[in-house]
Amino acid sequence: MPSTLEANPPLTRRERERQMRRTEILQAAKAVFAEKGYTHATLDEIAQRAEFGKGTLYNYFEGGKEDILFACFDKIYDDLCEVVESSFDADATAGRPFREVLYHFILANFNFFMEHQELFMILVKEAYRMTFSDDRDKAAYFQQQRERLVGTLARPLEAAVAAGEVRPMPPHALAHMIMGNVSGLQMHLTLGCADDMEEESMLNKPETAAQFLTTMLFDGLKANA
Amino acid sequence: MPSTLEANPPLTRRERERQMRRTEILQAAKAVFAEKGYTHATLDEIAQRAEFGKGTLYNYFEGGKEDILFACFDKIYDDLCEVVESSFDADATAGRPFREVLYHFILANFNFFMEHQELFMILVKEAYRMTFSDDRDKAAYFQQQRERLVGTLARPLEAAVAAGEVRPMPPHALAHMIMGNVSGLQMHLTLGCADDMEEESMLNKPETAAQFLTTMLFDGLKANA
DNA sequence: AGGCAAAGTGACTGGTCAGTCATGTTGCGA
DNA sequence: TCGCAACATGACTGACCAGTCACTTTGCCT
Repeated sequence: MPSTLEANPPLTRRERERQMRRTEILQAAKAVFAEKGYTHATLDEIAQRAEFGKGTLYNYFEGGKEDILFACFDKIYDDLCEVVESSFDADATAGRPFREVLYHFILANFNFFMEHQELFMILVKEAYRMTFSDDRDKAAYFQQQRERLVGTLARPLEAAVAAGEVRPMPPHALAHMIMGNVSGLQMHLTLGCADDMEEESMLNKPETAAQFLTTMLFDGLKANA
Repeated sequence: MPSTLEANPPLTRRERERQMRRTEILQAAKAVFAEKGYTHATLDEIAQRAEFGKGTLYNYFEGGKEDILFACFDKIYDDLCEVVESSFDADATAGRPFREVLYHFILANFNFFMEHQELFMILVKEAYRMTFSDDRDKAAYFQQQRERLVGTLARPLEAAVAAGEVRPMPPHALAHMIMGNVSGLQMHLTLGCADDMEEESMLNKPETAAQFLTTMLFDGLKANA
């Protein structure tokens, strides 16, 4: 048996198999979107990789190419929210200093993205562009998803502010800043940092990168007194 | 007479007019790329806005659509480097505390982007995607341009570290982080923050946003002792 | 005037792909 | 065994658009 939360409601075999096939198409699509970007990805290639005919994609995603892309995004944001939630899980973090919790959160993000670089690629290649799309619906979708993610992080931050562990600032703003910094550094990790010449950069490995970011976020630029 | 640095080398009227027309095409292109994004921008629309026939674009940009896009990027990165350089100009910053210089630098960036939102849009919509393009040349171009920008900021940071005003860290890493935070917050400013519900967010105006970012970058998350 | 080079033009071409649909194929229940 | 509904398929169509080129216009020099 696979493991966690599967088939909790009574699903017929037909329905289960249908789910499986849908997931397979999504897997293929994620890979192609990550490699080529939305525009240069073709349904023919997605279908080929998923080992289906192109027409079949339309049995699973009525809205066609765009529908498939958004299904990918739904999954990505769900996964990201889960990373946030599990990092700030009340039991695991009770009593530990905020700095340490923050470090583990940052590291969890890096590890997640390193294991799913294709997800990170899709976000970088498409989400920013879409957020500023002149199509209102798409822009709204991304603002909502981002809001959900940031909101998930803002809650524990608010608690930390209340506990006097974090500078009193609007938690949403803090959450945005932190997530932005995580993405920024992840970019380095993903690029492999071909541009860090002189030093064996500390930013090449998730652990040291997380250490750097924790220090900068928590302690700031200013030299210690 | 217009004003600064024009026509310093002996240019014939023909050559000057040619430059002018090239610039006009570029202006139109920037607007269209910013609105539609590279993929959905059409040469027909660029030509129309520039009030030229489509064929004429090829007299000025042999490489066609892509050539025009990259000419836009050249200009954008030049302008950005200039913002950095003028903010850390030795004369203007001599003797002032680093925190204050940083604030003015951040504010200068925000003001620049607010006045040229179309440039910011192009960067957000295309540069990230291109940086991870599977076309090596394009990816390399963006890494170089970014390196140039970050390098320009890294120099004064290095000096600040040497002067004991900034935590000893690799200046390149610091520069990346700072530029990343500036972009991140600029995104809010550009979006108009439709999502900041409760509060009359401090992140809606360049000055207060710059204040927030300066505090967070310089002093960090940790609550004051 | 008139001749010519430089610049401008937009209808046309060729390639690309998302989406469709008429035609198979499969497997289940009667 | 048959019949039907669900599902799979990929050749085809229509829209789109970058890039071309044969022709026109402009303006400069003699």
